[in-house]
Amino acid sequence: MEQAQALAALGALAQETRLQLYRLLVTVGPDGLSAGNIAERLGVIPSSLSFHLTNLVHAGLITQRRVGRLMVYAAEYGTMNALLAYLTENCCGQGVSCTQVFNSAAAGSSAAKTTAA
Amino acid sequence: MEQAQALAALGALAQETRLQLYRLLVTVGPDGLSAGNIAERLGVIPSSLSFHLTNLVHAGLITQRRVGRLMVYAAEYGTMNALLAYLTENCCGQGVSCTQVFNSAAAGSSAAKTTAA
DNA sequence: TCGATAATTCTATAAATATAGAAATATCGA
DNA sequence: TCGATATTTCTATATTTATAGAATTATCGA
Repeated sequence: MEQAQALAALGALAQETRLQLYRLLVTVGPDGLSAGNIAERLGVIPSSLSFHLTNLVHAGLITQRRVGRLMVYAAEYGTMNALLAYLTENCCGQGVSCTQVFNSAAAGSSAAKTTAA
Repeated sequence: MEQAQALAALGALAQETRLQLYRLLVTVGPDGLSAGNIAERLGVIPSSLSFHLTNLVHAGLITQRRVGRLMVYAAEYGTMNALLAYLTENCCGQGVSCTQVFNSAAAGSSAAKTTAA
């Protein structure tokens, strides 16, 4: 991931409505939710929701697809993976004691970054 | 981690100077760097750097300590861990196939190219 | 085709955030 | 104590971002 993409993703998530929205879609999974459904759950007015959805789509954090007259949004996990990697890259000058520092953060499991000493 | 803390951390990282600054400190490790050293490396004027350092400290992403007349800043890994966990929580309605989706992102392995369907 | 539903785009205003120069504070060494 | 160094705080301005109402676009079903 490049800096510009990371900034876009972080900027997208750094706003209350969008953070709630993203986390909602992460919980829901690949099926996603329609804009109307999201608006109802979060209590956001349509034009405002659309503004935030567009922001998240541009940042690559969610995807958009049309289903009839519904627009359905779903979390794009790959982008978050890349962002997490970017934020924790080269911890402590690579491969010292920090190999474990940023592990087990994601889904409760530990990812190994070989090279210990 | 609570929403307010997550928003503070994300907002802190969603700015070019601060993102570069944070990543620099992550690479350097626990010893940290002085404000002057950081200013020189990033090419930021003192008052502006101070503004951004304060923001990162308030977000809990870096720590501050005085060493003589230097102010030394270092990455606070625990906060990033908590943030990563918050962002990937309850993926796909807990415990389905998505338990692995957000793994191996942290330590920077290029092996994970997760494309969620 | 028409009316209804779903959602977006447009526009103006409001609010939050960043920038940089000048002044202030803290520490050091002579 | 004094001058120099390191850094922060203050202040005003510039920039970016968010809000919400009104108008527009797209799809569906009769």
